[in-house]
Amino acid sequence: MKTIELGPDQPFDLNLTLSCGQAFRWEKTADGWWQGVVDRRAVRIRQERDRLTFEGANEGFVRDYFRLDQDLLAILASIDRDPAISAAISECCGLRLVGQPAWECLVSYICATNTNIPAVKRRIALMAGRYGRPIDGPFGTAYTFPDPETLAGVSSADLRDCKLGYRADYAREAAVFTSENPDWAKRVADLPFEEARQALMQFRGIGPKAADCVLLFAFGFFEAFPVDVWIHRIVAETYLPDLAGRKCTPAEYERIRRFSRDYFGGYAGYAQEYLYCARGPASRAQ
DNA sequence: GACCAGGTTGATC
DNA sequence: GATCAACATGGT
Repeated sequence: MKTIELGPDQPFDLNLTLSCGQAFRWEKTADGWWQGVVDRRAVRIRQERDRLTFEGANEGFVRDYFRLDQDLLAILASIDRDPAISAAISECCGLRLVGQPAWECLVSYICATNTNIPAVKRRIALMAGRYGRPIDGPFGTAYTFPDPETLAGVSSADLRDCKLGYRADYAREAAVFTSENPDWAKRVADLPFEEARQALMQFRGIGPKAADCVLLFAFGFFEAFPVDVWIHRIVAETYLPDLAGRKCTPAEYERIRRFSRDYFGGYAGYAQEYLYCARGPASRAQ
């Protein structure tokens, strides 16, 4: 069991960070521990005030994954432009964007279109349980997210059986491509933002919204501003009232993300996640 | 049983 | 380039 003491200038809220819907493989147990699988690690972690206690990973991993060395106060100050975002910041202060493994994040957001978060978590868990590698960890046997080579060998029918529905072929195609191009993530990471975005949208099943999620949650492009139905609602009502009540067409998506990038700045993605997280406690997954 | 959910695709005008 | 139905699934 290891610990990290958070400094007073280092706000972090583990519960908000893991329950806000950015990552799909964490579960909170009844006794207050979060357990999840990241790459080949089965991690168990909890927070009591300024102390993080964890096992299954070293301190370096925990710092990197939760981006504990990122100056969150400075980031929040940079996006704090008006009372609406200010309220979201007050409500969700300590939420951090984690650094997810690219391949798992890509498939996760292929699985996350036109559906809800509990269903996405079920799909990921089913794929891991059936096609991932078993690893011994602090909470018994856990399963890694299946690597591209493995998933490329799974039939569409078997993926549908993991409740992917019509997304099964998209996931399979992504697995085939990434197993044949193992350097794809590094190539995307080295591109400028808009080009990286276009590169991700070459995957079938990855449109503008899913691409922005992967850019933000896996590649650390913090200017990415994913616009889902909730964010569309919030931004339209708060900042672009002429869009309120309308469906999010591609042109409107483009307008919202450009506005938000200009308005909130280079960490617009944090603004997006704080607005999303503060959308209402009733809809927050635990 | 309709409607919604961290949308995207392919066809059509 | 804009619009539209179809898409599998599970929750309310």
